[in-house]
Amino acid sequence: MITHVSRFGGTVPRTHRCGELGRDHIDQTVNLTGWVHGRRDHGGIIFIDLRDRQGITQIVFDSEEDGSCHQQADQLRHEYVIEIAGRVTLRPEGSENPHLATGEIEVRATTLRILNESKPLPFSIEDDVHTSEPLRLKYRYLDFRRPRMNKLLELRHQISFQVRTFLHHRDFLEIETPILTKSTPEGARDYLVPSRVNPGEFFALPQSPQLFKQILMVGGTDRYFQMARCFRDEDLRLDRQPEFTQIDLEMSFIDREEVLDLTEQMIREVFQETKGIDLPDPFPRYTYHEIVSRYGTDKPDLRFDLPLEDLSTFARSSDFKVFRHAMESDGLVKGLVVKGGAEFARNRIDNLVEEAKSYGAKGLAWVKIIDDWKLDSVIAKFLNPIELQRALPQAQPGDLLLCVADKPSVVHNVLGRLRLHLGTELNLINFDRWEPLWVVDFPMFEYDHESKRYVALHHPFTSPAPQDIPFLDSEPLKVQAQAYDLVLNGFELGGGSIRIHSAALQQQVFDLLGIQKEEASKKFGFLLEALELGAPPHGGIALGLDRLIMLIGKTESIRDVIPFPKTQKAQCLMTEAPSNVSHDQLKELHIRSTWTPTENKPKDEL
RNA sequence: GGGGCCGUCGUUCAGCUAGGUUUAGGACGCCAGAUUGUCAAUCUGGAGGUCGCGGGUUCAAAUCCCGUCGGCCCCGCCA
Repeated sequence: MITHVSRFGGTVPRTHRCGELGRDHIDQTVNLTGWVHGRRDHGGIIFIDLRDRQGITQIVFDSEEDGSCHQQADQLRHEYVIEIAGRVTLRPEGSENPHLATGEIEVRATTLRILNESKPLPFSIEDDVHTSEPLRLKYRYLDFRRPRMNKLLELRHQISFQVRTFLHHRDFLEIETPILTKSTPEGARDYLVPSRVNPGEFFALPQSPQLFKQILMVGGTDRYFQMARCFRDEDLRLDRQPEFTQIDLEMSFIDREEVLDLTEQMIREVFQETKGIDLPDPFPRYTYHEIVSRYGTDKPDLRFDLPLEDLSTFARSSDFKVFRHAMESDGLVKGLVVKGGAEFARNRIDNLVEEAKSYGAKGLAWVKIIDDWKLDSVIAKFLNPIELQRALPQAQPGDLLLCVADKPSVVHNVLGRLRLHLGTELNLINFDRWEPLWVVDFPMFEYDHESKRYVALHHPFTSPAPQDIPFLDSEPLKVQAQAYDLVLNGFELGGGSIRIHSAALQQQVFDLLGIQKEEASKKFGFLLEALELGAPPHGGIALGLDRLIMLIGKTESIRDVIPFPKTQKAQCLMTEAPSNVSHDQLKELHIRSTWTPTENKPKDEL
């Protein structure tokens, strides 16, 4: 083999990576490349921790062994990029480093080449040195040098790879769908892209490849998947970014069971292969109605219990006007029993009341259950302790009861959030637990009082349960959808449905949603036509890849697992996107900005 | 659009709610020197700050007030 030394700026090929050397390599001459992670200068001897993606190896520059090389090493600083050649030796007895994978050996350098220098960094590469997120985002490449972030990038790859392998072995085809596509009504705000060639017209970035994957099914593709980038122009949260990745899949000639079964297998395999975690088989399954009435939300965190207790019967016969009134106007009364909560100080309870109000409750009734089931509460005189005890068989003296009386949606929303709040505040969550679950039997529609129309709970292409189709016209709110959600530890991991494959039924659902024939044909004409040209029954699911990695990687935010995420204001701190464009660029696109920069004035002057 | 927390040398944190003792301090990093077995190396010395920005109160503001910008968490929005 000829070694090319004349390559421009050429480096000698490295023979090993910094994480792999050990006892087996003793006495071998090796070439390593990497970054100077640390430097310990003892005068006659200099130690360098050389780092690459795989790990760290200690390099020794000894003045007695190689004077010129040692002298050169004096220039080395943090994060210099270097190449060394040297001999692998066992470390002297007593100087092994058990914290390092390569801690038994060291490389005694005979050649040093500085490939690049580095200015002092804006922040430390060490994992355990806290750094503000804006800095990490601005210098994302430095953030990636940190072992923790590096591991997360690797985890992301492993999970995607596992998913691809799993689906490949089950006859799925990975197929790309357009990023420049058509604006979809319903759902989130679209990101728009003006068309230069078609003045006044716009592409939209896909909120999901929903329609394309259905079209692929009509095309006989049978099984499709894609690591699909999706775009939604909505405000950000710790688990929400404007662009994110879904494991998107669709299958023909299947029923709900097959989708759930395949998805479960895939998720179980991913957890097993990446972290050796065993998830339950099968995942527990709850109906939408069950889960909302028990936990107040359709994505409950089941790592702790604290269920909502139904107090409706008790409330109806109580003397408390608020309770009775709620029951008489189609409302509900439910509560949370907080173990040991009777000891809470008044201002702690006041905080909970404020918390509840901020979630939309008119108030939060609280009752301390004290010795012998005496009740300590401002509303105690309206409540019969014996009947309350009957309504709450699992409650005991020492507990605190928190109740909300209101419309069912308010009761569930408030208590669901309060449950989460208490779970965190009282440290009820066991962070070693994994609690996946399916939510099934969603209602097909909700009535939106503001716009005075029915809206799809899932999306307008979801098939109603066959036995409910006759009720579509008469009682739409009773119709159940063939939709399902996968929830893990309180996060919605994904959702899907069996789709409508009949053009007539699709039209009927559009009618119900108030989407006019004309509008439907303009927006989804291609789908409606496809449904008339031999569309097979089909269905699928989409899983949030970023959320999945976030959970498996046990990170605090989705931003840690998205390589280049955006801030809460949807900006990229590294590239400083979005930014102004020139007038000429806009003109070419036939658009003009209506934005006029305003001077910062105090509010009362505006 | 709304609520909350945060912003102090390159980094991280203290000081702020008792306005003056601060010439704004510690640790890490940086620079120079010493140092042959360290791995958070050590020792000596040194440099380094528009206290996010603007305005106000005051004899005096990092500290109090108002506004504003930015980051994070949440509501709305979003599946």
